[in-house]
Amino acid sequence: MKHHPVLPKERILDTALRLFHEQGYNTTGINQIISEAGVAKASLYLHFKSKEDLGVEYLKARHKIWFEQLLSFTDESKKEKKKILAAFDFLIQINEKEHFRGCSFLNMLSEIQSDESQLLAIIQEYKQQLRTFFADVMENPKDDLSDTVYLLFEAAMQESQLFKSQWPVERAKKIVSDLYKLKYFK
Amino acid sequence: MKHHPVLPKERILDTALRLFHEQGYNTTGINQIISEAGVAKASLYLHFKSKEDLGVEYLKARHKIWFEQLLSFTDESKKEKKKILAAFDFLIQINEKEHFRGCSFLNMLSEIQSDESQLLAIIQEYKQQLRTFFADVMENPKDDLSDTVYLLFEAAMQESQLFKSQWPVERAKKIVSDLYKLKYFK
DNA sequence: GGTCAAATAGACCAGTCTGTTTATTTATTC
DNA sequence: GAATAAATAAACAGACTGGTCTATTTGACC
Repeated sequence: MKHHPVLPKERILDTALRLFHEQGYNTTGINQIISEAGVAKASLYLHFKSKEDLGVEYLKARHKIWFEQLLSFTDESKKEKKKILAAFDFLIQINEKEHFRGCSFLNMLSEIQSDESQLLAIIQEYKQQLRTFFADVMENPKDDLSDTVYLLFEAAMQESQLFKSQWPVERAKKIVSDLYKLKYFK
Repeated sequence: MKHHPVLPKERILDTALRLFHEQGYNTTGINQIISEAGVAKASLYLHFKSKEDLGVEYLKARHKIWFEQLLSFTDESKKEKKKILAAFDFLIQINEKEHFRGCSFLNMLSEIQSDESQLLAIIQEYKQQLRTFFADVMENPKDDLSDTVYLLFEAAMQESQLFKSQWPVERAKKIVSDLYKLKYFK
């Protein structure tokens, strides 16, 4: 096997990563995925037991990629304020790159029923990690303060998807910056 | 006609209002709508020319109901700060009533493609109205200040849907309240 | 009672959906 | 070269999709 540079399983996941994010989970059919991945349908069901299972792997992979990018992007800044503001710059960059498709996790959330608990639990876990990221960066451990940043960050992502524009991110970043000047986070 | 207390067209829209919000737009089929509305399929296509058309009417109706409720809920408070905080209480109430299904408009946004411009334009218009609502309530006309509230409000709605909990709303409300104490909005 | 529009049930269409199965080919390893 | 596993194409199932159409019934008004 594997004269092909990328294995079928990987090609499937890569394609799902792209299509689920670009078009949404329900809108994207299994047939489009296998066709664009250049893979047989039986191969998909060899590596993933169902579409929902592929959805789970999609969220896991997306989380890994997204979080690693965030960490490496913010790692350059050492001081708290700069690090926080860098997170918003990361958002601007990813909006640009992905044409304002917003957050994979929140998009998925809108598509699932409350009782599809597997997917919901994963989404909640990953968002909690983002929340913890901000809390860890900030020196003052009060939840109110780190959640101010977390909520503004989440809103920035959502609203830039909505308006297909960077203004919500720029605005949120400026608000956070102003709050630092006001010593709100001390 | 009309021995029935509610007209077919109205029953269809009422049912769509419920099902699209509870289950999502793509997940909800035309057949479920007509079945639960107790209406013939031909009747649906007599009053609405397509599912997307029904989707448009759904957004319009939802906007009307939601906004009227917000206005009547916040109307009792006369002072700026109380009015703003009342908006968050409204969110708590609607979360309770609708079991944390979040914002109809943002949920729809996640399901559509960027080029389904009719739906996107409507969603943008309604969110812009909400943004204007906060700007109008607040005395200091600086955009940064009213958008701080708008963004926190939006995040509160989204995150309470995500975590199926009121804490994001309570948290956002407290943050806004603290910012008033800090004279951030002056 | 006659007229007309609104609403009905339900068959039907052409596609799409996820998922299964079969039979064949490909590539690796011993 | 034989054995083994991975991947393939393609047919197939069964359910569901949005939408059209026909033939019939209902109810209101004159």
